[in-house]
This record gives sequence, structure tokens and C-alpha cells, in this order.
Amino acid sequence: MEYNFSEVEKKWQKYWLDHGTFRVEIDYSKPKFYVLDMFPYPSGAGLHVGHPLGYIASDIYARFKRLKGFNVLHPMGYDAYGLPAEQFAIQTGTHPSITTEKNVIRYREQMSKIGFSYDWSREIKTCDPDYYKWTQWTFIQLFNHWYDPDKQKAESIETLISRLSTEGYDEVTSAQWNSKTKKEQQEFLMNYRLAYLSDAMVNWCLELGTVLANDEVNNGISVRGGHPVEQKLMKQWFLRITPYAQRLLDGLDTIDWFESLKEIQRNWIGRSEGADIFFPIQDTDYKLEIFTTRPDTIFGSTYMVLAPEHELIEKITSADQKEEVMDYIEKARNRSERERMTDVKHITGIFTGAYCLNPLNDQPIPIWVADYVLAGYGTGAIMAVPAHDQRDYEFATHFGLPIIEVVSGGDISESSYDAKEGTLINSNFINGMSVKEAVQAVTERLEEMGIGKGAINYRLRDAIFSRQRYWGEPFPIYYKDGIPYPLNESKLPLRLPDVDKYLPTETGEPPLARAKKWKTKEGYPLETSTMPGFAGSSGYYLRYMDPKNDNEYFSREAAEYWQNIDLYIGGSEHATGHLIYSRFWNKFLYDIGLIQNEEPFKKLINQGMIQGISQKAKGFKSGSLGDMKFYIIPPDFTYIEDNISEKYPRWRNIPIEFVKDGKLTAMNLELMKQKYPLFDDLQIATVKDIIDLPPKRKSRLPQTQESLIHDGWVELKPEVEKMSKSKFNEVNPDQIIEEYGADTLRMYEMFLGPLEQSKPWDTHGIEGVFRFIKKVWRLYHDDSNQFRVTDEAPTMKELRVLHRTIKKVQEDIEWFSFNTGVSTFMICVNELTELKCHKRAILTDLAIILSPYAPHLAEELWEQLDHKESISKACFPDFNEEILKENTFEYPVSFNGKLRFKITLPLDLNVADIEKAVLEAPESARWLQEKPPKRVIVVPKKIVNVVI
RNA sequence: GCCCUGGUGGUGGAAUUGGUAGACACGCAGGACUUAAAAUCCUGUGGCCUUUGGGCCGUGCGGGUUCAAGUCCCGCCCGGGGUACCA
Repeated sequence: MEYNFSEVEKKWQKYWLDHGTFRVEIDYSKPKFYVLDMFPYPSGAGLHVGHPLGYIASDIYARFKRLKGFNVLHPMGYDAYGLPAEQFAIQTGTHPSITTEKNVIRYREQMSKIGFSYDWSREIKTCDPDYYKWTQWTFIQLFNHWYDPDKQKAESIETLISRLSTEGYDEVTSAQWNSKTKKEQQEFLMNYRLAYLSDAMVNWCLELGTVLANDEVNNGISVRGGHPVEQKLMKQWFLRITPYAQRLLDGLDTIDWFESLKEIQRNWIGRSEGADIFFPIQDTDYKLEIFTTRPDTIFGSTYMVLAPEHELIEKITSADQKEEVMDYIEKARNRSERERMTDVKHITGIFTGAYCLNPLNDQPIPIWVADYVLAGYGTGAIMAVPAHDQRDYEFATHFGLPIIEVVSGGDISESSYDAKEGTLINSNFINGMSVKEAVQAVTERLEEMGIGKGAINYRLRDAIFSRQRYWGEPFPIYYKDGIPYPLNESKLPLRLPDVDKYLPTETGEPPLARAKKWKTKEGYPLETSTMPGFAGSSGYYLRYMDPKNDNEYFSREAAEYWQNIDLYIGGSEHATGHLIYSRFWNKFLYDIGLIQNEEPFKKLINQGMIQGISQKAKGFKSGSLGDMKFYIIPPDFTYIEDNISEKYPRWRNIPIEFVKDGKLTAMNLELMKQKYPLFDDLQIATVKDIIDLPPKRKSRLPQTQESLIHDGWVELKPEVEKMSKSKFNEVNPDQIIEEYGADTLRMYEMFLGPLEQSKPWDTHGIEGVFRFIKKVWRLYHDDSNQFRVTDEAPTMKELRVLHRTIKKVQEDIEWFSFNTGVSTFMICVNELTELKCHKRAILTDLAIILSPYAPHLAEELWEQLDHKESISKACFPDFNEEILKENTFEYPVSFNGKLRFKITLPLDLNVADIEKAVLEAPESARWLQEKPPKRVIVVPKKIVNVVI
């Protein structure tokens, strides 16, 4: 009889639930600690072993902090809105809430089996009206606020209105404001609201029937589904995140995230410093405003470029160029974003016939239109400096435009010199200056002349906030005379209505337009778009603090007690989406006084991906049209390649559950076909199959090839890939728990390697951890499974093992080095087993320190050790430095850096005595060869190195 | 292209400030127990050489700094991630 993990684990999971062991409330007698996992989207496929990796790490940390006396908030919930449930609804008519609820139950069940210490009473779902009420509420606040650049924070829109009506604001005088109609006023305010409606070029995905945010599009293809995305002008809701760009950038310096992740965010925000410069356009009153990061190169500017969308083009193009220019603009406009991206190499552009003047030397400069300049960035116009910008260089070379070198250091006959170092030449009053000095000098001169100023641009764009979809939060907005107004807060939540179909209407309106009576009580139509996925996930961590509160998002008391998140664990794929939006959302709520911290996530760790090992079958297709077979051949088989292979797909993923020892047997293949009809065409190739192949060229195979073909089975090739259902390489945690138990799963996932690294799941290795768990059990139980813990006093040796382990385990958790933590336990248990230690004084503490990693086993042992309360209420033992103190040290002695022997010496020896002892050691004679050493380096408690 | 990462035995990985490279596991080989198997336990396991004392070589490659380099510096090569006309 051995440790019965499945019984024990069920017992404690039930106990924790029944006793509310992990429920937390505000408790001023303890310091708080907030540990959060990025909540999952509950997909139909359920969890695979990769998903819980981060959850296990955070759970260990949360349990550790509890033992250390913290009041730990450790909740879990669901990012429940999402495309798959809606797609399923379109196909089957099943309401997405039904699909979602089913998946949520499955997720909860799977997570419960792993033994997480979540406070399940705080569970939230973003699709729950009690929750999305506050998503809608926040949206209304965003709508009702603007960003005051003087105060650098969000302010009520009323403050802007009162300024406009009394003193005026920006370029609008109070008289102008007061003479505007109500509609005009509302339209004007849209330019300032933090949530606003605007016509904009958006990423429109026809297949999905919705617009997508920039981070949902990659290379002109939707991230979800992989459908083509085109640019389309549409009215959409936006969140004005851009005024927060600088604060989002600065905030990064105050938080403890991986530097690589901060770097991704910095790049995404994309701050660049430079200057806005006005160039007068010859023979007109127009001025061309451009943005450049290199005002120092202004004398090297040999042409200007406008984006095809630029509004000045029509006004300045000369009569003889008009037709060609208009033609070019038309073509550029019809070129989809995707084309523009895939066709980077193709240089196009057209001369407008107009010239502007360099304001510093009155030289005329030709103005061109080209699609390599983007309308949305800076002013949509640039001064081209071909000598010092690669893109301009290529353009100038292509169209034969002049290239003037103004910064020395490169060879402009070869390529542009883009570096920001060198001395200015051919540049009038800045000749001889360094780039840095010249930038400043030119900017100052332009400012003096009133034709330019220092400027900062950000790559970050306002976030498109509407989706033409059903399964999302409805906007709390109605329209009166075409003007949007927020609903009264008392009307929240505005519930998602039922619809007959989850598709757009015949007239192309979003699915909500199908709802009956989608109007306010007064009869005003409601907004038919819904919010995007990131709406519900941007502020969910705040709701956990007070999840049942019906009157507020969360109480002030809860916010003041729990503050922000001390530890956040999740995937780095959210670097430019969720993690930016959340920080923005949080800063806004901070501005309006709801919370105390500007940054939501103090420390963030990205866990790596657990990859799957796919099993790939190599093969070829053959047969008649209606009966095409895929013949599987061994990976080393090459004979087929010459005549057949390149015409047909050669590799197919085989579901790993049917593969044993890298082989697929004919019997398993049959079982597999029964489960997945998709594989009906598979067949293990026999020698005859290959010989019979058309064209029938050979009657026999080379001996070496024939010997690879076996009767009844075929070899497959393993390959490390992302774990996913479609690759048939998923490993389900339920199976692992069934076979080895949750504690083994938890420890093995940690043992696999550093948390932040990606690594393949290899089920073989789990045996080692499983043996360890059984070994722990045997420290407490004898061969007949009788509890064998004694009250004997521990020896110094045993105490040393224990305290060394306590120290290392604690340090490893604090450093998030969970893999070495597991090894530490293994070493400890190996040593205690060797010492035949079954003493209460040692094993009590061992159970406590092991409990964050293997909570079920630890609880069971704790109970057997006669404790009445859960082990999670125990106290993490302190290690005793006195016990750890050694009085000797085994010095490695090297000669010329090469280790030769070891010598054990007392620790209280001084350096001279150590040197003496080493040189007098008998082993030294052999290396010294009776000559005195040149030098002896003694590093106490580390090493001795003798130089000869 | 640019930015960020990483490269250590057959495999996953350890070495936290420059100080014993390969901890801990898996796998493999041999052994004990057993009628047999499973389970468990023991021994060995970086490579090459060896007179069995040990020696030489080894952390992607080539240099360097240092008494001492997986760790620091310079130049390459390869893998993973981010980004891509952002002026």
C-alpha cells in the first residue's frame, strides 16, 4: 500500500471548499498581498497542460505569502466575451451565453482538480450583467471626461464647456462657442472626450464582419481566424489613449516588469523627438507643415513628400500634373493595407509640380506625393533627406532626385548615412557642429523665426472601441437627432438583448439592430455596436476587490486596503493589448479619484509557453480522384521523394494518444480513424504499395529502403510545436492528474524549467517527481503504510538538512525560481531518507514548507501530525543561521586555474594560515615541484588558486 | 532590416556578486529483490586517453581582459519573440 493520491486530493479539495479555507476579507491586522493570474478565455477545448503553468506558480507564491502572515487576495475569473462562442452561435443558433457557461463550468472543474487556493467566492465573468454594468459605467465616465493638457490629467467635460463658454479654449472664442448650435457644440466636444465617436480609417475584416484594433491585426491579416483585413472609412467609437502616451511611457520606469516586455511597450508607444517645421509653398499662401526627427539635416532636404491622403495635394498641384497626381492618389487609395505591406520594395510616387521654399535659405524644393509616407503619423508630410534616410535615398535614386550630404561620416555614393553622429557640412550656419548641437541650433532658429518648434510624436494610436458583433458589452449610449448621449447611470446595466440571428442585418448593420425594441423608453435608438474584448479585461482586477458590490464598481475601503496588484502572472502575448489598455484604464480611474495607484501591476512575470511534441507522419498521396490515400512511410525513407513527393503534402500530425514509442501501429491507426474520420485516408505503406505506385518504374525497392518498411507499424517523427488542438499534440491535465495526481502535476510543471522560458512538455520526466512524492510519504509512513513519525530529538545533521532546505526554498520562491525549489526538496528528502529520519521535529516543518508546492499531500501529513486546522493557516518556519554555520570548509585548490585537489580547513583560519596549510599539503608537492609559487590567491570560503 | 531574448551532457535543466561546470531529474547500462513482471533499492553515466595514480579537452564559433570566464569585453554564427515604410 502506498500513498493514495486520488483519495487524498479529493478529500482536501472538498475540505477547502466546505470550510472556505481561502476566503479572504479585509483584515487590518495583517499586511495585504494581491496575487493575480491573467484570467482565461474559456474555450471549448478546455485546459491543456500549458495553461496552468502560470496559475501553479502564482498559487505557490500565494500560499507561501499566506504562510508568511499576509492576507492574500488570490482570485480567478473568466474573460468570457470572445469570438469562438459567437462563431458557434452563428453556426448552430446556440446562444453564446450557453456555450460560455458550459465552458466556464469545465474550466472551473479542471482548475479545482489542480488544487488552486483561489477565493472562489470572488469569481467574476465579464459577460455577467453584474460585472459589465461597471464596464459600461467606466465607459460613461470616459465619455464624460476630457484630457486637460495643462493639468496632465482627465477632467470632467463640464470644465471644458465652462471654459469654452466663458474664456474660450484653443482656437475657439467664447463668442464662437456660444453661437454654435447644440449639435455643433456636441460635435466639437467629440474632439475632446476620452471616449468619442469618429470617422476613421479602420481595419475592416469582411469575414468577421467587424473592425479590429491594431493589435488584433498582423501583416494585414486578422490575428484570430487569419482573414484578410482592409482599410475602410467608418464611424466608430474610440478611446483617446494618445494623451496618456507620455504617462504610459514614464510609468514603465516605476514598475517591476521584465525589461523585454517594457521594451515592447516602449516601441509600441514609439516616442520620437524632433521638430514641426513650416515650409512656405511657392506662389501660394499655403504652408506645408512637416515633422522630422532630424531638423539638423534641413539643408540636405532635396524634395518633400506628402501622403496620398494629404489635404494640400488638391490645392497645390499644378495644372499640367493634376491628372497624373489624381490618378496616383486614386490607385494608392485602392491599394489595400495588405498590398502596401507586402509590396514594400516597389517604389512609387509622383511630382505635384509645386515647390516650397526652405525657410532657412529660400531654396525651392519640389513637392512629391508618395505612399511611403503615412497619413496617420506626424503631419502626413516629410522633408526628404536622401543622404541621411534610407527610404528617401532609395526614392531619390529611383526618381533621379539630387542627394546632398550634410553630415560627414558615411559614403553617400553607396547608401544613406542614417547614424546620428558626425559633423555637419554643406549646411550654412550649422557647419562644423555635431548632430546634437545642430538639432538644437536649428530648432532654436526656427522657433525664433516663428516657423517651427520642437515637437514630440508618438506611434501609439487611439484605440478603436466598437465591434460590429453580438457577443460583447452593449454601449450605454442612445442617439437623439443623430447625437450620442450616455444613458443615465441608474439605467445600468444595459443588458444584451436577444436576437433571432447572430449575423449582421440585410442592410449591413450589426446584429444588435435585429433586437426588438432596441430603444430607450423614450424611443431613442440605442447604439448597435458592442465593445471589444479588451473592454471587460481592462479593469477586472479592481472588481475582485469587492465583486458583489451593487452600488459601486468597488468600495473605497476595498480599494484603499487592497491597493494594486503585487504580483501579476500571464503570457507576454498581451504586451501590446491588454497590458497597455489596462494601464490606461487604471490611469484614468486614478485621475478621477477612484483608486490610489497610477500603475495597476507592480510586478509582472511572463510565463513561457509549454510546447507540445507533435508526432508527424511522413507520407505521399496516391490513388484515384475519389479515393485518394495518404500512405505513411518512415521518416528516413527517401526512395519515394524523387518521383512523387514534391507534388503532395508530405507531413500529417498524428494525435499523440495513438502513438507509442514514436510508432503508429496498424491497430491504433484503425482506432484513430474511428475517433477522427478526418484520418480516413491514412494507410501505412507496404512495400507493395510503393512498388505499385504510378508510374510503375521499378519492380523492386533498394534493399536499404525496403528494410525500413515494417509489417503493421510505422515510425513517426517528433517535432516541438505550439500546443494546440489542431496539431493533435495536446496533453490534458485531467489525464495527468488521473495517473499521477495534482501535486505531481504541480511540481512537475515547476520542475520543467524556469517559469519564463518556453519548453516542451515531455511526459516521461514526470516519473521523477512522482517518485519524489512517494518518497516523501515514506518518510512519514513505513512499508505497511503505518504512520511512523517519532518524537525523538533530531540530530544536528538532520537539523542542518532541514534548515538548509528552509532557507533555499524560501529564497527560490522569492526569486520565482520554482524549478530549483523542487530540486531542493528532492535533495532534502533524499538526505532525510538516507539518515532514516522520521522525527516530528523535522517532518513538521518539512510539511509546511512543502505545502505551497504539494498542498494535498502536505494537508494530509499535517492532519496525521495531529493538527486540527488547515496547513495553510500554519506559519512558515524561520531558518536558524546558527544551525547552518559550519566550522570547516572544503577548499578547492587549483594550480594555474586548474582544479587539482580539495582540502578541508577550519573556517576561522586567516588567509596566511590557509595559504600555509595548502602549500604544506602533501598533494601540493607534486605541482610545486620544489619551486616557490609565484603567487597564491586565497578567497576565504570560496577557493584557493596557486600560480606557478 | 531594427529591438529584445536565448545557445551548457543523449534529454529537461543547475551554477543568484567572475571562484569546484554539469546540482536535481529523465533516459541508458549493470546489479539486488521476484517463478516472472510491476514497484522499490543500489552502482555507473560529458568526451577522449590511461600504467587505474591520474592526464588532456570541454558551456554555439573566433579573439581578448583576469590568478581565475558558462558568467565581463570585442567580432561572428544559429534558434525564439516583438516590430516593420512611424520620417
